[in-house]
Amino acid sequence: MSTTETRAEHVDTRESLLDAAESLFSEHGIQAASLRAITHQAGANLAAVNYHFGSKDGLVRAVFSRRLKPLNEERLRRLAAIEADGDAERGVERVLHAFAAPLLSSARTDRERIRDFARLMGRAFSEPNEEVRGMVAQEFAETTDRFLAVLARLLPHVPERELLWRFHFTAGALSHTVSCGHLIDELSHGRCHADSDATLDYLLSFLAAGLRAPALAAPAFQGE
Amino acid sequence: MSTTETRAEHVDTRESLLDAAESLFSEHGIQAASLRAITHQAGANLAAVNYHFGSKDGLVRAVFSRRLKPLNEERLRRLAAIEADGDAERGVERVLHAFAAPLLSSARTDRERIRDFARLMGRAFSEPNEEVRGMVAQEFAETTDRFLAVLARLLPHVPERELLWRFHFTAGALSHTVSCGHLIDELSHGRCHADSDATLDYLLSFLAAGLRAPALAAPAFQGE
DNA sequence: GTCTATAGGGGGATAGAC
DNA sequence: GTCTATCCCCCTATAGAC
Repeated sequence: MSTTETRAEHVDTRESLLDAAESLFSEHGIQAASLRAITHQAGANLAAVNYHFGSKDGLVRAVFSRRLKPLNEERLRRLAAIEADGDAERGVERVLHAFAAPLLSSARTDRERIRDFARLMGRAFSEPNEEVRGMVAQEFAETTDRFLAVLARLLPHVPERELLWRFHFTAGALSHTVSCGHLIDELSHGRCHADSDATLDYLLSFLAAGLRAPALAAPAFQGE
Repeated sequence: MSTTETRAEHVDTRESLLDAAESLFSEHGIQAASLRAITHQAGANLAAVNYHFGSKDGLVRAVFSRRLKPLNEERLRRLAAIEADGDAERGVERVLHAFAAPLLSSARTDRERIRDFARLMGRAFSEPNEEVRGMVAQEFAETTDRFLAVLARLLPHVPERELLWRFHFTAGALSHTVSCGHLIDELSHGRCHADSDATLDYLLSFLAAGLRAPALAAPAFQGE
């Protein structure tokens, strides 16, 4: 058995740990998922987490950072492609698609591939763990700024502050859809299914209408 | 010291425990809030939780059930008042107000009074603890049915399935607004504030437009 | 790099005095 | 009803052999 072969056999212990953590964090919550359960599911030893990530917190950070940067890069790549097209029809829908599709793909295989992380992301903004929340919010901030700039051009009738709120609501609807799939099954008495192919279309038309709504008449220049 | 006086002094140990639990669950998450911290904040003894609620799970259930029924009764009371008015102007906005205002009141004092519970409710649908999720979803189901029936009359152009999805997105935007207040402060670079008096107005106009949007052209009769 | 073994702490629950 | 004291479990982290 050569050194290379030996290494090859163990190259993805780290990845296995990340996969197991992602899955168990998604299912039980970050706090409730123990390192014992994670290392067991990864087929690794309890001490492996501390060796590779230093601590449970280190593992948590790694689980998020592995996916966050690619997610937001994909969003920005799609946004740039739309901008390059000039202001075509249905600009708002296309921008929303660029934002939501990477988390809520309409291709079933993609959806399953990212399901655990998507559920985790949906809860990340309300995560009690401050470090996680801060990390996600920071990564999210850059993307938000870019999307807001494009939406502001497409929706010149919406004052800046109101657009910020509308984008906040947009993020909320997406988060909820991504992390509370089960709920639609229940509250529709089985008439809707979380993993329906039409979910993304329904979501985009709903959100686009909300973003395009006339601006509020009164407020806007109170002290807030 | 009479028996009555003695009782009077201790009548609200139970309530103190519920208040402390609500506050600490909201701040740290259910799993992360320990009975030791809760009883300490309540000025009660560690054993008090087991005496009054049987277990931590019992306490969790009590924290939710104390507020859930009044919340949904208030929503239904407001909904009934709207229906009694006949189909006046801005019906969708008024229905949404009946749904959202009890959790996201525009009166600052009310908001502070229910803030902890609202944050808890916002996370409840994605709560990893199955029992909590089930309990909240069940209580929520009856309210949902009533609101959906009224919305269906106000929005006859929206097919049933699409309306279910739109209500799901509505619940998501509300949940997020209620549990992730901090986020709007950050991603707006300080230009918006979570506890702004205008939040409810912004939310209602956004959601009403989404609910009123034209129905999707294509799907609707696929196998889903 | 990976393992075993264990330290060290905190958790929920309960028995029994008052 | 409320307290103290304690049981027993599971957790994370680490030391040290391999």
